[in-house]
Amino acid sequence: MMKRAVKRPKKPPYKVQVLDRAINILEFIGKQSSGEAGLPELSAAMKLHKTTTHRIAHVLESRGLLRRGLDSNRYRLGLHLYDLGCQALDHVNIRDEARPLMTRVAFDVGETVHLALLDRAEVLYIERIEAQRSLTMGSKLGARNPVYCTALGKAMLAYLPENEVDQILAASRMEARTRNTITNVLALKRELERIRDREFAIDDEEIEDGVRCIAAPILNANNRAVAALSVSGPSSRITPDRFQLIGKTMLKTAQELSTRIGRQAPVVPVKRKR
Amino acid sequence: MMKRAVKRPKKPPYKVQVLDRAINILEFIGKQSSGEAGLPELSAAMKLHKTTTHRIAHVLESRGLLRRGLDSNRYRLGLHLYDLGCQALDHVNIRDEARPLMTRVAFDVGETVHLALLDRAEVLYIERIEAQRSLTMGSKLGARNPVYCTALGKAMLAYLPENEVDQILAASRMEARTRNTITNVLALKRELERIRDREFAIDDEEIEDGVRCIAAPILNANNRAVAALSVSGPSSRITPDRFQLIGKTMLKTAQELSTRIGRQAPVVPVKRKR
DNA sequence: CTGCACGTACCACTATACGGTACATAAATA
DNA sequence: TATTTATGTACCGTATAGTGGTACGTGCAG
Repeated sequence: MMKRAVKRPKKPPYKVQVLDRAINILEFIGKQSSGEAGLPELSAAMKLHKTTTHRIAHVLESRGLLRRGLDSNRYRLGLHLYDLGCQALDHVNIRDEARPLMTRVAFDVGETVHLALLDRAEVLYIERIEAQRSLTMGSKLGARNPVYCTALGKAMLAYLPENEVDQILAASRMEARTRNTITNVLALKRELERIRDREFAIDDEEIEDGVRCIAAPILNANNRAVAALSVSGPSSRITPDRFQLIGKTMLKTAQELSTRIGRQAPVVPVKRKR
Repeated sequence: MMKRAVKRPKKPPYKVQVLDRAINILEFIGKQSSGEAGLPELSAAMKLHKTTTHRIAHVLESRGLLRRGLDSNRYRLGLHLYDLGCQALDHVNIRDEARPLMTRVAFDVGETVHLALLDRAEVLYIERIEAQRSLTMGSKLGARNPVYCTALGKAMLAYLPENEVDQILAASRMEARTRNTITNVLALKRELERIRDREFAIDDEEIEDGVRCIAAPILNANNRAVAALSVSGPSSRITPDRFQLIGKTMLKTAQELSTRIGRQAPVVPVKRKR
C-alpha cells in the first residue's frame, strides 16, 4: 500500500513579528565575515529602532543564542546555537530521511528503489522500496555487491577522493560478471569521469544480464559521497531512451536527500578572515 | 485601585514573551531523547494553547529552525540550527577569549600569564599578559619550549590520549635542564597522573633555576587538551605555600575559558535512543 | 457509521511588544 | 582639562501584534 505524503494546506499569513526579527538578527550576525555586529549596526540593518533591537538582542543573549565578550559589547552568535545544531544532527537518520523520497521515486519511475552505503570495497543495501508492479527483484536488505559493477558503487566512487578510490579498487577483483562489466581500473576511472559530468551513474547490465540500474550519490557537506540512491529494473523497461529522464529524477532526489542529511544549501564559499 | 507608587527597579524586565516561548520550544525538542515532539505534546509541555504553539512552531519551521518529515507531523530541530552553530564556532578565537581572563589572573596573582598551544613535541606561546610589577620575563610570543619540563606542557599532556603522549615523549630528548627536571618517561607519567588528580600542573624549577610556573589545561568538548594557561614567576614569589591557591585560580580560569571555547557545560550524557 | 485526536483557519480582545523620550556611560573630539 | 558624539540602558503610553478562544477538515479507531 502506497502511503502518500501528508497533505499540507497553503500557509496563510502565519507571522510572528518578533520571532522573524530575532531570526533575522541571528542570520545577519552569522553572515558578517567578522562574525559580530554592534547594536547600531544591527538596528540599521534590521531597520528597527535601536530600543527594539536592543530588547530582542538582550533576550537572545540571556538565552545563549547571542553573546558578548567581556570587554566588547558587540554581539556574536552564542555557543548554545552549536549545542542545538548538534542535537539537530544527532537525530538525522539517513534511512528515515530517505524513505519518503524513495517512495515517491518508486511511484514516479515505477521501479524498485534502493539506498546503499559503501562499506570497504562493497555496496551495502540498507533500504528498499518496491514499486507495486515490480516483480520483486531478488535483493534483500543487508545484501552486498561489488562496487565496480553497480551503479550505486560507481556513483559513490565518483565522489570520493582519488586515493580512497585506488584503495577500494585495489581490494576489488573486477571479474567479468557479464559481457558489459568494466574489468580494468583505467576504463573504470574514465567511467567515473563521465559520471561526474552527468552527475548520475548507469549500470547497463554490468552485474547481471537483463538488469539495468541508475544511481546518484548522497553527498555530505564536504562533497563526499556517504551513500547512494538507485532505481533498478529489467532492461525491457529501463530502456536507454529513459536514461536521461530517470537520471535527472535520481539526481534531484539525491540532492534533496543530501540537504536533508546536513549538506547546507550551496552558498558562496565563506573564507575565514584572519 | 491601589497602585504602587514605587518604581520598581526591575533589573532586567527585558522580556519578549514569544521569543522566550520559541526558544523554550527549541530546547524542549532538543532535550527529547527521540529528538522530536508532536504539537499536542509541545503545547502541553509549554503550557500554551495549541493554537499559540502551532503558530510559533510554524514560523520556526518556515525559517528552518524546525522541520517535519514528509510523512510525519512531528517537529524536530532544523538543520539551519547547525549552520548557525557552526558559524558561531567559526568565530570563536581562543586568544580573544583568553585575553580578558588572563588579564584578570595577572592582576589577581600579580605574575605574568601565558597562553600556549601544543605543537608536535613543543609548547608554543601564543599570548602573554604581564602583571605590572613583573620584571619582564624573557619569553616572547611565538617562542617554544619542550613539553616535559614546563607546567604548560605537562598540563596538556595530562589530558591527551595515551598513545599521543607516547608519541610526543618519544620525540623528546628529556635532558636535565635543572636538577629538578623529570628525565624519564615513567616518572613523567606518574607526574601526569598527579596532575589529573589535582587538575593543574606545577613546574618547580624544572626548566630554569629560580623560576616556577603553574598551569591548567583548556579542554574541548571531548575532554581533550587544546591549549593551556599558566602563571610564572620567580621562586621567591611563587612559594610552595601558594601552590594550592594559585592552582585553584588557574583551574577555575581554565574551565571558564574551556566553556567559552565550545566545551558545553556539564550536562547529563545524552544517549541516542535505538 | 460515530467519536476522538490532531492540524489548521478565523477573529475579537487585550496583553504585549513597539518605539518614542530620557538618562547614563564610554569614546572621541577640542 | 572640558565638550561633544556615539552607544548602551531604562522608563512608559499607546496601538499593534500576539493570544487563545471557537470552528472546521481530515484521518483513524472503534
